[in-house]
Amino acid sequence: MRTSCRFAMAVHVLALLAYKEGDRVTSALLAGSINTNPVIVRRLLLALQRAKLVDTCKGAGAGSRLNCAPRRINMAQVYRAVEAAETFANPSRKPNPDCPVGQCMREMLEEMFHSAQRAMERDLEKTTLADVIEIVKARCACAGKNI
Amino acid sequence: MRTSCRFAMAVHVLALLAYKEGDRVTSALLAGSINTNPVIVRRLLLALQRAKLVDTCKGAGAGSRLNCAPRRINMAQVYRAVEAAETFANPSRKPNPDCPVGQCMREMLEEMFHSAQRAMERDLEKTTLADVIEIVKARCACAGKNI
DNA sequence: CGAATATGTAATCGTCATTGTTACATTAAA
DNA sequence: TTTAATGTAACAATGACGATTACATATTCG
Repeated sequence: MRTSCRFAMAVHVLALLAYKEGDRVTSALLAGSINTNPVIVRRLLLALQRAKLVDTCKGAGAGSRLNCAPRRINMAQVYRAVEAAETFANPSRKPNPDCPVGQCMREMLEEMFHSAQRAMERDLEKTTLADVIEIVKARCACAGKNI
Repeated sequence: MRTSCRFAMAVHVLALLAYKEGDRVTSALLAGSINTNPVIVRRLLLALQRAKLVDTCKGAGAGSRLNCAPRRINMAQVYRAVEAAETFANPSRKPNPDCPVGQCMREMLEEMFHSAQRAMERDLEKTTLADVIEIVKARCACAGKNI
């Protein structure tokens, strides 16, 4: 299974916003930190806005900030905000209609996929953005530094 | 997150082999059923061979068959046999070295990814190939038909 | 032995998703 | 009104994957 890195980038963005609690941060600054292009960050922020996780303003002196306390944002919310709805995939071509196994296979697989993905999301739910910040602070000697 | 459909195809292949219990089946026949190219199936079979789930012979009259009882093959084994080791991805570019958050973020994310993926695989473990066959047989009116 | 059959594997093409980039209209603050 | 920022379109570059062709290799069977 291949994956995008949108989820990793989104967590990074949210962690930065949590650091700057309250202050609005520009996409340019966020992009500088995760070493990508501001447009990539803005596209991520659009998804996070839709999920009501961040609050973004346009105009001079504007930018984004968290929309909830870090304790109330969990990783499953972030995952669902920025990743495709379906993690697994069935083949694009339909199975041979003459084969009895192929016909039922797809829907059975769909159910199995959903179950596995729910299990994954339940695990992600256990970690909040506050946990992430705490771990990062504990591990980096640079806890108090500015970004 | 985007995904390949190797897992879905592999389950389909194994279900077909379970149907033909004992008999060797050619990649051409399997490919005909899932409506793809024999080479795609052979590449899948190579992965399933490495995982000791199937037994393949070359030469005239040869082909593949299951290497264990369907009851002893679970979906997590199949997943691990045919999918990439890492489901989640970190960005290809390294974070900005001047940003304290970015430095610890990667390893923290790696751990979170592993945990989520383990949760997903634990869920897949609950379903065996025998379960798959049973469900398919129950749902398709065509239980006894040849393939 | 030789013909037939099937796998293993390399090479290549087309498609698609994703990231990166530039450009610009729009919006809001100073 | 100037300045600074987002929203968004357009497009290139990259990379992964499925599909396909071709062929060497191995194995069975007559």
